[in-house]
Amino acid sequence: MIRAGGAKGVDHDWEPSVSRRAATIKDVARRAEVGVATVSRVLSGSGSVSAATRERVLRAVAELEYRPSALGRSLKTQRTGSIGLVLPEITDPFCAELAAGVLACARTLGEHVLLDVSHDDPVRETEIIDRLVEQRVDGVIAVPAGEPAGWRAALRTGVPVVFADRAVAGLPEIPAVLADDAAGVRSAVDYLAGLGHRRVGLLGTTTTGQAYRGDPGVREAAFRATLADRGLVPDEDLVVLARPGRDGAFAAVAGLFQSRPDLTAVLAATHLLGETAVLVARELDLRIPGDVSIVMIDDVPWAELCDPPLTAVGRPGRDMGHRACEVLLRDPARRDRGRPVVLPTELLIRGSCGPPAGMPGAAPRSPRTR
Amino acid sequence: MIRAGGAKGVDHDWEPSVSRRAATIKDVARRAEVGVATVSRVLSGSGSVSAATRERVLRAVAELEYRPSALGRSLKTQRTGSIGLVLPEITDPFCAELAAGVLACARTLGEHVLLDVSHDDPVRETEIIDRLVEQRVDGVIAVPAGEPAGWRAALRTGVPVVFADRAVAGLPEIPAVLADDAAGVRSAVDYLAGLGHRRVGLLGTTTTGQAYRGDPGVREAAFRATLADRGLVPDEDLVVLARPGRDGAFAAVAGLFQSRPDLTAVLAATHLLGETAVLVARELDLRIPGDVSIVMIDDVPWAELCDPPLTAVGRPGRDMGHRACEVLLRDPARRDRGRPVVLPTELLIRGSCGPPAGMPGAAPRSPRTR
DNA sequence: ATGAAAGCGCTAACAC
DNA sequence: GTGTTAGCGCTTTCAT
Repeated sequence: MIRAGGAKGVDHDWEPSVSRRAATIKDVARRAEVGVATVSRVLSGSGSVSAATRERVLRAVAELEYRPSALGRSLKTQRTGSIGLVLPEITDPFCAELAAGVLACARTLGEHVLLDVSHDDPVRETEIIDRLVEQRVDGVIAVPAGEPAGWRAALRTGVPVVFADRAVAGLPEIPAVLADDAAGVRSAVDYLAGLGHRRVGLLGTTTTGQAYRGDPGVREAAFRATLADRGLVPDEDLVVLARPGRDGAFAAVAGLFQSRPDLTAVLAATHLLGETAVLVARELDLRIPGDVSIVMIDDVPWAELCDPPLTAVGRPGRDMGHRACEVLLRDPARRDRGRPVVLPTELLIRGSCGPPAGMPGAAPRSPRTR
Repeated sequence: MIRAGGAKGVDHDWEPSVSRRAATIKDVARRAEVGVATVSRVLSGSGSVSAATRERVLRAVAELEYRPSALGRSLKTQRTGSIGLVLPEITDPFCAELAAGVLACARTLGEHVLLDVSHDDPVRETEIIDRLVEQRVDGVIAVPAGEPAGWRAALRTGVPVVFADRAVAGLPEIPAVLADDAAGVRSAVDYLAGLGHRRVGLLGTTTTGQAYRGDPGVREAAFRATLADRGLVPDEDLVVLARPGRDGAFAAVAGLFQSRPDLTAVLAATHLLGETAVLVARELDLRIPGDVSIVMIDDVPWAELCDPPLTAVGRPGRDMGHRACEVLLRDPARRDRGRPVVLPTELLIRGSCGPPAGMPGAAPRSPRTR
C-alpha cells in the first residue's frame, strides 16, 4: 500500500494496522499539509479558514480517524469538561434518580460525570474529594456524608461544590438543592391526624457525625412541631431513631411496634424504614391500614406494588439532581448567595392509611372503610 | 497587581488568598529549593531521595496544599486512570447493582468511573462512545444497546471494551460477562412444570435492533426448549413479546391475561414485566398464586415486599459488574480469547407460585396449600 | 487565511 | 542523589 508522502515527505511504515498509535493533531496537519493551528481552527470552528483548506483538513481527519484528545485540550484550557458526582450509594433508588437528573443536565451542557460512592463514610468521602480534585473536575455535586473538613479543603482548592438532598451544618457557603422535608413531614402528619390518629410514631434515623440541614434533624423537628400545632403532645416514646443499615431499621421498627401496641399510625422517615415497617407489620400480623397506618418519606417504585399500596411523601430526586447541576454549571451567581434551593414534596395518598382502629366509623381489624 | 517575575526565587505576592491559582509542581520545587524531578520522585515514591530532601519537599507540598494534576500526568503517561461505564439506565435496579460492582472493583484498582446512560438508544450510545474515546479512558464497560457499528469504531481506536449482561451479535471479539439466562429460565420453567402447570405463558420483550446474545432471544429459546423437554408443546399464543416501556409491558400483559384465561402460570422475562403482571393480575382480580403463578427474571428489592412475595430468578448484577471490571483491567489475556464469562443464576422461591387451579390438591381460588 | 512557537503540568531519560 | 530537559496533544497569541 503506497501512500503519497507529504511535504516533509518521508513515508511512515504504518504498523500492522491493528494497534498503530492514535493520530494526533500533528498527523492530521502533516497529512492535510497545513499547520496544526489550522487543524485546530477547523475543528473548533473558531477563526477563519478557506473552504478549500477546511475540506482538506476534514478529509485528513476522516482518513486518519482522528479523535482530538481531551487531555491535551484540558491541559491547555484548564477545563476538563467533567464534574464529580458523589453519592452515598448508587443502588439506592432515590440516589439513582438524583444521578439520572445530574446526568441529564450534564449531557445537555456537554459535561462528563465522574461517579463515586461514599457509603456515607466521611473518610471515604474525603478520599473521593481528593481524587476528584486531582482530576481537576470543573465542579462537584454531592449528597454529603456530613463531615465538613473534607469539603472545606475542597473549597480551598477552588472547585465549585453544590450539595444535593442534604447540606452540611457549618458550611452555609456551599449552595444546596434540597427537598422541603419539613413541609413533607407536615403534610404526612396532618393527613394522619386528620384521619383521627392520636398516637402517631416516628421512625427516624440517628444523625451520624455532624448534623445535617435538610435531613434527620428537620424531619424530627417538623414531626414534633406538627403534632404540637394540632394540640397533641408528642409522646417521646413514639419517636425512635434507627441506626444505619437494615439491622438498625429492623431493631427500631420491631422495638416500636412491640413496645407500643397502642400506636395507630407511623411515619417512616426513609424508604428503608418504610420497607422494614411493612415487613415487621406483616410478621406481627398487623394489618395495614386496619391495625396500623403507614406513611413513608420518599416514593419508590415498590410503594405501588405493595399490598396495600403505600402512601408516601414523594421528593423530586431527579429534579434535585438536575437543578444541582444547573446551579453548579450555569448559575455562578446563585452559587455565591448562600440560600439553598428548596423543592416541594408531594403527599401521594394510596392505600396504607385509614382511620385508627378504635375510631368510630372504622371497621375494626379490617381494611379501611372511608 | 504586580508579581515579581523572578527567575529564581523572588517571593511572589500571593493574591488575596481566595482564588489564587493552584500550585504546580514547579511551585513546590521552587519552595523546597529542589528540581521538579525530585518533587516527582518524592510524590511517586520511585527513585531515591535523601530523607532530608524528602522532608523539605513534603513540607512544601503541605504548605502549598499542592495537588498534583492528573491532567499533566495523564498526558505524559498516556493513561487517564479512568474507565467509561455505559448503561441503558441508572435508575434500573439491575443496572444500579451492576454499576455498584464496577465502582467497587474500580476503586480497589484506583480507577475512576465516567458514567453515562444510553436509554438503549444506539445513536446516543455511539455518541457516548465517541466522547469516552475523546477522554482517552483506559477502557469501557458497557451494557450495550445492540448496534455493532459504534463498537467497531471504538475497537479501531484501540480502547479495550468489555460487555456486561448483554453481548452484541456479530462482535464475538469483544469479551462479555453474562448471566446464565438460559439456565435461569430453565430453572423457572422446570419449577413451574413440577408444580403441575401445563399452560405456562412467557412475557418476553421484542428485540430492538440487533439481536443480543444473552438477552431476549435466549430467554425465549430456553423457554421453548425446556417446555419441549418436558413433553409440553409450547403453545405459541402463550408467548407474547412486549414492546419497550411501561405501555408496551401493560399491553402485552393485559392482552395475554385476557385472551388466555386458561393460563395458570407465567414467566416474566424482566422485572418491568413482572411488576406489570402483578399490577394487571390485581386489576383483573386474579389471585396470586391461586389463579395464576408468577415467576420473574431478575430479583429486585420489591419482590419480597409484594404480597405474596414474588418468586424470582436472581441474577448476580453486582458480581457481573465487578467481574467485567476485572476482565477489563487486569485480565488482558482473557480479553483476547473470546469466550464470555457466564455467571450462575439462582431461583429464589417465595410465595407467588403454587399448583394450578384445577390441580388435585390445589385449593381452588385460594392461596396455595402445599 | 495561515504557520510558528510558547506553554498547560507532569514524568522520564539523561547528565552530573 | 539530584537537576535539566524534552516532550505528551492541544489552544492561542503573534507574526506574516
